[in-house]
Order: sequence, then C-alpha cells, then structure tokens
Amino acid sequence: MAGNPAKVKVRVAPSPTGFLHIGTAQSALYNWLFAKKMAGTFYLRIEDTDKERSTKEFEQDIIDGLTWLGLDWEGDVIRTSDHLQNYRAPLEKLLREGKAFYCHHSQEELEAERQRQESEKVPPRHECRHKELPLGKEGGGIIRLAVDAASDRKIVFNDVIRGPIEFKAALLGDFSIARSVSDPLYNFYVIIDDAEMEISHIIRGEDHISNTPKQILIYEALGLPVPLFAHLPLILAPDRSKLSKRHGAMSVMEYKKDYLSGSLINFLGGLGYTFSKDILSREEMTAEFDLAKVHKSGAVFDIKKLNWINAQYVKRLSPADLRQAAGLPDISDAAAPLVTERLEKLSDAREFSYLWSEPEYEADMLGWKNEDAHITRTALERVKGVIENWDFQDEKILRGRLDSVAGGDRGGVYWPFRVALSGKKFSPDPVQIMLVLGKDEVIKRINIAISKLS
RNA sequence: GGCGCCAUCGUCUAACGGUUAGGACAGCGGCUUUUCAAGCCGUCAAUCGGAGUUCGAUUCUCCGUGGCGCUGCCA
Repeated sequence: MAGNPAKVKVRVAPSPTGFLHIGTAQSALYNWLFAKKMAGTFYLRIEDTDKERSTKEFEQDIIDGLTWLGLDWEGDVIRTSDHLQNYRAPLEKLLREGKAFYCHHSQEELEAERQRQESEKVPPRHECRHKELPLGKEGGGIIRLAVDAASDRKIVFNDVIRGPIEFKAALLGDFSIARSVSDPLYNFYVIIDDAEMEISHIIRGEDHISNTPKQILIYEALGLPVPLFAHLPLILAPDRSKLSKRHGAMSVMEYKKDYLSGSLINFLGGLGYTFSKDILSREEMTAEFDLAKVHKSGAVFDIKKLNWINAQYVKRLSPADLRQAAGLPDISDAAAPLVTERLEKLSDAREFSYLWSEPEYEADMLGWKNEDAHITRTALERVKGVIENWDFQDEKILRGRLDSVAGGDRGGVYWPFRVALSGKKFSPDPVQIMLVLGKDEVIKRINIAISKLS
C-alpha cells in the first residue's frame, strides 16, 4: 500500500428510465476527467433493475450521448441485469446473521407511521419490531437492514469535495434494501456492483448525500471496504429549481443539432469547476482537474454562456468540419468563414443558404431608406457595369469604383447590391458575398433584382 | 415536520485574515460602418442578516434566514 495507492476506478451509473440528461453528463465528465488525470479507469454501468421503467431506447440514448461527448469508457457496457445472481448470496448472508430481516408491515401501516411522525415532529424512520420476532425470519415481507435505534453512533465520511459529513445512525431507521432475496433495491445492489468492480471513488450528484450513511452501514454489514465519496453540486434551472424538461433536462442528444460536443463539454466542465481559461479542450481540462477543487454549490444552467462558448468553437471550425457539423455539404470553402463568424447555433447555418443557392425576397427590400425604385434600379445597373468590367483580382479597386458610383451615401449602392445577392436584411458585406458566388452568379442575381424593380 | 448540503455582481466565478472585492457571460454605451457578425474600448452590477474571535473578516466560529436535496417496496 505504501507509495502504491490502489488504482483509481470510477464509474457513471445511470438507470435507463429516462434520457441521458445534462446532470448525468456532467457527472460522467467529472468521473472521466478524474480517471484520466489519475491514470485510472472509467466505466459505464447501466442500472437496469427497474424492469417496469427501464427501456432499451433510453439505454441507447445514454450510450449515444456519452459517445457523442467523447467520454469513452473502459470495456463493454456493464448492466446490472447481467449479474442479478450476485445479489442473492450476500442478502441471504445478512438475513442468516440477523443483520437484515423481513418486515411484514403493510404500506398503509408504514404510511400512517410516517404521517404520525411528521405531525409529532420527530425524525421519520421505520423502527421495525419484527427484527426481534420469529416473524423477522419468515420470508414474504420486504427485507430491511437492522439498525440500532438506541445507538449514539455517528456515521462520518470524509467527502472529497465537501469534507467531513456526519449522520446519526439511530435516525436512519431499519431501511429497506430488497423486495426479496432475488430482487434488491438501489441502496443494496449499487454496493454489490461497486464492490465487485472495485470502484475506488464514488463520484455522484449531491442528491445522494443522504443515501451515503445507509450505504456505509451496508458495506460494514457485508464486511466490504468502504470507497471514497465525492458529491458533485447539482445543475439548476434559471429559477434555481431543479432542472426540468422545460429548461433542458431533455436528452443530451437534443443538443447535437445546435452545439459541438466540445462546446457542451467545455460548458458543463466550467459549471462546477474553475479552470484557468474559458475555452479549453478535454485534454487541457484533464491536466488541470483536481477532484477536491470541484465546487460545492449548485450552478444555474445559462444557455447564453453555452451559446457564447459554442460560437467560439464554431469560429475555429475548418470548412470541412463546418459542413459536417451543420450537415450542409453545399457550403463552399470560401463561404465557410462568412458563416462561422456569425453562427451561434449550428442549425442556424441554413440561414446562409444564399451563399450556395438563389435567394427569394420581395422587391421592396431592395430600396435603401425609402428610395424610389428607379433610383435603386439605376444604382444596381451601375453596380453591374462596374462588376462586368472588373477583373476579380484587386478588391480595393472594385470598392473604389463602387464608392464613386455611390457618391455620398454609400448605402444607396451597397444596400441594394447586398440584398440582390442575399435577399436578407442582415448579411455579410456584398463584396464578400460576391467573392464567394463568382461573377456569373452575381450578374445573374443583379439582373433578377433589376427585373423585380421594373 | 426531520435530517443533510449550500450561500460573492442577473448568471458562472476569483480573492495566504489586509485588494479601489478581480475576471467571464448577459445587458448598456462607443469605436468601425453599406446592414449584420466579429473585434476592440468603456460602463452598470455582488460579499444574505446578526453576534463573536481578531489591530483587521468575503475569508474563521455560532445563531438566524434563504435555496436546494433526501425523507419510496424509484434510482
């Protein structure tokens, strides 16, 4: 052990009862960063014990999402359903040793007890007397861990992110661990799975803090080594409530149409951790990452910041990567910079279709500041003349000639020229667009504009 | 109600116990200008409240308040 610490093994363990959402993705990211940083191993374990709610569709979404984000895991996907036989023996052992027992109270009785406790303002817990009775040995009821209600023991664990956290053991009650020896509940099977995989650090959301003392008790009852815990802050909606579908708790895959995976990773990473700069790669994040420095408080999911980060990434995209990411093979190499400089969301790239196909627009858009149609038309005809006589070499000469056509207010020339090429109220400079389209296409579009004004 | 976690600009955050409390996003204003974008410059904006420790507290302690989580035969 000395000088040779155990190898770091971490996992992300989503249940396929919903899509891969932002919170799970961030949790996966921090597990992944920690594993890379410590030269450890990162696993993906699908917790599909809830047969009613788990689906293959959700499982695939989780796999697709993590793959898209580039959070690669070691080996095959692990499924709890593949080793259901692992749970029976330890459960029977606990039962045999009297550390667990069968509780035969009905759900109505438990509910009444809980309500009574709330009204009496005492801690809610089920102190089950069946554990001392022969009844506790008889199957049929739910299996609970026997917890000493008279104990004054404090369960303490040293959270890597938050420091020491303690709970009074007596307040836990005899909590449930399985429906039967062949049907374990979360708090039980998660421990068996983590122990079998020799997980060294359990890095998960802070909503699991209050599960931790229960799990520690199970580790102890089973004589298993207790791993280290690190509880991550939650990602919040703009109103600081829990992130809901309305605010973005949909599938991470929904982001693919608008955002680069690097942007999302960058954004998620920065939401719970302070890196040295705003924009950095997965590798740079890994180099800087220190689990103990993850923040403690929840952070609001600010889509504006994500948009800005994405814009930074998009600006650096090569033409080929832009075509690929936006799914628009028609964007030419020359057109690409015009697009990337203005793009916040990938799906908006189609707004620049005038760079590769003829635009459609109304004639009245061509006029600069309510100018008469014939003035606009004359301006366009002169622009056409200039372009026909230009060699497509020296841009400066062209701009000079256009300026002199305009005389004082250059908008009288540049606005209709620009609209003739783009059909848009807003677009890049017409000369830039012209360089993308080429002479023939430009003349063609100017002629169309002129005909619209006739 | 019980238990737990958390608390700096609107948002994400920085600040060996000593700073004019810094940066980024958003907002606003400007430069440039033929529209947009980008870029650059500027600007607005915060230590939840109260005690205590200390020469000195955003920082340490306690109390309060607030937000959130858990309180399932869900995970």
